Amino acid sequence: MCQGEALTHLKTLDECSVDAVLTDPPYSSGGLTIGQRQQAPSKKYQSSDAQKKFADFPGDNRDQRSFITWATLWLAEAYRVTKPGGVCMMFTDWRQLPAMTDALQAGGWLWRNIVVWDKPTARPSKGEFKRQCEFVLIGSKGKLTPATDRCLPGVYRHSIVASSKRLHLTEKPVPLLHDLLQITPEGGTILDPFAGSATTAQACLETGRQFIGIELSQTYFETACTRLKTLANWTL
Amino acid sequence: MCQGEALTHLKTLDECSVDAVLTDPPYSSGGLTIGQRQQAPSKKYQSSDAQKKFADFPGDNRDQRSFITWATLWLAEAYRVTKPGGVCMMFTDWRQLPAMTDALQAGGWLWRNIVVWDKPTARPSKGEFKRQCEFVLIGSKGKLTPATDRCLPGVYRHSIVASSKRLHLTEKPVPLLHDLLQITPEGGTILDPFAGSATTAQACLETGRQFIGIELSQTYFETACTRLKTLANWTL
DNA sequence: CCTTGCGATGAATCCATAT
DNA sequence: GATATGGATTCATCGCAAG
Repeated sequence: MCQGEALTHLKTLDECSVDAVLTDPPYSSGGLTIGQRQQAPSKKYQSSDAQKKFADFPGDNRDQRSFITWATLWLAEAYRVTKPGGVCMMFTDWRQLPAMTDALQAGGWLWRNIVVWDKPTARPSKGEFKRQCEFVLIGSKGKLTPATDRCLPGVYRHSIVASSKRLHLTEKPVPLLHDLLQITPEGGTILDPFAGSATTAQACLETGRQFIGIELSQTYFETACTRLKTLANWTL
Repeated sequence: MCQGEALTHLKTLDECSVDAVLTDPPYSSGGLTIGQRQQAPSKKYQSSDAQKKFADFPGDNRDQRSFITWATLWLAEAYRVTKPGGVCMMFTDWRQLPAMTDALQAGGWLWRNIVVWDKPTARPSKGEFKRQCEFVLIGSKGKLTPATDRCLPGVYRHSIVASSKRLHLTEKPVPLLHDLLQITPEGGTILDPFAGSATTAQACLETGRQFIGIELSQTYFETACTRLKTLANWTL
């Protein structure tokens, strides 16, 4: 783990030095108007009755054009850092999905698939289909080097982490990350340029994989370090 | 039901005359090269171990640019024909999803959601995530007019129709269409510009809705008429 | 009528070979 | 070289027959 801006720090990493990228970048989503997007994430994403308990995270208030440009830049750097045949897994929501497939491919990755995360506990809305999924875009650096003989599912069903147990507003469930890591080689190195509270790091350590994480926010960087110190096998 | 080209026939329909659009257009997917796209759908999409049994359907060999242009044109016409507050539901696969969200919005629709159809029997591939979903893009003509008080799911799991019982290569399961029709008003009129073998029509009749269908292929138009004649309440 | 078992299949994809 | 064609591959699920 290190603290810093993703793009800047990625440039310092060696070419072809990681086996896979697994990350949950800021979505810059939610909000149809400029005004709504300029709100802090904790206001934008939380229901009004929930109290504000998460620190705001940076990089979530770009407009769509600069968002795609910025995503392309860091995806291209992540591409450089990844070994040939390696895989990139990137979370996105329904609204940003088309923009993120553009950025993924513009960054050099071969877009291979959309994996679905089904959140059964998503909020219902009357007279509408529930927005109950997030999506994981799958890319590879050239031809995919299979890291397992298994056939992996394309849909994963895991409940959202309870708000009381979460360290980050958009924290992903560890079992989901375990599932996604199945496509990466055992003992391999996983890169997460938006490490947040280091949930991906935890999943990596629990499944015997190395982890390189970058987090911009000082607050979350410290949260991440605290989390990781409670796990074995961890060195800064 | 009537036989004809979708765009041409849509222009003859009255403005604001239908409550919703539910359709499964050709995907123009599968195939990175010109040659592969020129293949007939039955070759492109069927496994070589299955014998050829379905008539090919037209309109599945456009390149991406003209595909988006064409989709925008018929989506714009469908928009004109739909009542304000009405909904558009359109099937797509993972590869064409970003292009179709562009076309949907370019056609005037407000893009609201991605609904997931989870096909449990999708073909596996070793060392990769299964491509096990198709997607339904949801749009509305302006602010959505709710047609029900219920909260509808965002993920539907239905098996594909057995090959021996299918009338069309890409036929969708009737129960899935029942589910999707829940968002439309009871007794309302549903438009399907790519009616195929009229599975959507069947679901409409079974749930007490009116149906307007267009199908280009003479073969499938006749198949559709045969199917509908076996159902009650049907008039041409 | 319910359970078990067997065989067939999938809106592919990859790769080698042929043109 | 670039493009077109053909064959092999993968397993959870479903349909159907048998028990």
